[in-house]
Amino acid sequence: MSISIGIVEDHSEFRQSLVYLISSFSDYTVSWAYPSVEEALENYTETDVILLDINLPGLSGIEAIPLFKQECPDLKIVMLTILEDDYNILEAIKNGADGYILKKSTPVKILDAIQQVYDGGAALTPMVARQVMAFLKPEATKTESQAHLTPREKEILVLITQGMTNEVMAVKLFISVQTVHNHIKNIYDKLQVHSRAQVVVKAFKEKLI
Amino acid sequence: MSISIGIVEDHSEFRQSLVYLISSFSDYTVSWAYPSVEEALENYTETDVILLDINLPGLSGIEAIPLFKQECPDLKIVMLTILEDDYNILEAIKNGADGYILKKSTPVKILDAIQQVYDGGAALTPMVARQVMAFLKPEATKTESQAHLTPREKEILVLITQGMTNEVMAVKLFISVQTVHNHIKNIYDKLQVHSRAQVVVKAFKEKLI
DNA sequence: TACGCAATAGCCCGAACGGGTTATTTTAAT
DNA sequence: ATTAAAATAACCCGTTCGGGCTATTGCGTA
Repeated sequence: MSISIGIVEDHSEFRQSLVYLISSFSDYTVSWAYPSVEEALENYTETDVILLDINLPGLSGIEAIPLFKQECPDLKIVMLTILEDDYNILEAIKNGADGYILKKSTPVKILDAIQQVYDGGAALTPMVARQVMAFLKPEATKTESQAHLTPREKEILVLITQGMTNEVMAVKLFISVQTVHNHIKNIYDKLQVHSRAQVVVKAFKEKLI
Repeated sequence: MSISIGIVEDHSEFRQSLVYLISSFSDYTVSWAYPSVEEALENYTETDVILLDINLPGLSGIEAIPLFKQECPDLKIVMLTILEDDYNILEAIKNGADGYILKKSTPVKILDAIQQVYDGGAALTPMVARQVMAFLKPEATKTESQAHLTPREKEILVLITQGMTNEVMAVKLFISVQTVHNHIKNIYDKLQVHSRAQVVVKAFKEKLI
């Protein structure tokens, strides 16, 4: 089944281009395309992804993000913009946008962005990514809890919290399953737990993660 | 003039692959490649970009970031990792990394990343970008898709996060293990996970707990 | 140099888990 | 009154996990 897409973009020429571009690939289907948030919400039908212009008459794209998300929380939203300006980037992210790309992006990049957010990732242009990272730098450090875990054990602990099986970890770390098994047993000993579920709980509670 | 690149990666096979890959393009030149931060710093010569493994014997890649940056502030650093784990991402960014990509990335993506940081942008995989964005997002707006779990399912979810086995739960809830089994399977379906460890992670991240 | 620790690897075994399927009863909503 | 959803229960089957072992290699450091 193809990925369904909604579009909100007031510039009719660009809107049509998007529809045309996206429709030309069988993996993607444009379910609807409107020039305003108001019209989109009125005639709303569920889609996998929405391409949302930031500068819109009436409700802005940024204001619209939570409105669409409350219709369907799993919906992914990619913002379209002309400028990579700090303020809008931050606001869009705070409101729950999943991607932030430039209108002048190549068709390939736009389709990539759709695919990336659909796959659960985020889609940012390199410059936007840099600015997003810049916001994070002045953050305070968090409490490095004791945890007598060795580096390797910490590594494996992380993998456990990502739901991996011992075998997958073994492949990923270029070691045998038995070794993974051993590390896990050592982790259990140190944290005094007896199952993965428990170790994950502990990891979160003790902020090892 | 081509972009000069330094590499720090302890896994010799992968290091050689990188050298080979990058050298095969005239736009990029590998100036040096070492298996450890210590050796790299000892024989350091200026480059435009450094590819830096996170998990290294001795000084870790993350600890090395500021050391390289103080040699040359304009230097761009791309972290190489097998994991997209929150902690390392945040630490790397705070220490001044310009990119964060997976070792399993395709050659094209790796070269893209180099080009992007060289051009002044940041290079993040979609999943890393998502996590970086998540750090910026206030908890309040994290309206995570509070799954449609039934009361009984929520109850069992809690018990799972307390590390109980199905049998213990069954006794506690006065139902059979098979029923517990069923509820858990339904929970897995709804949360789209496949193990207790994953369900615990999800429960914490989405504040179902 | 000897000791400890981390990381690696293997073996065995039983218990627990995850996935698929079907079915009955109760409760809630329409 | 009919339907839908939730809770209950069972069966089968293969896989993974957890625990208890031993053992080798390499790296620091006392």
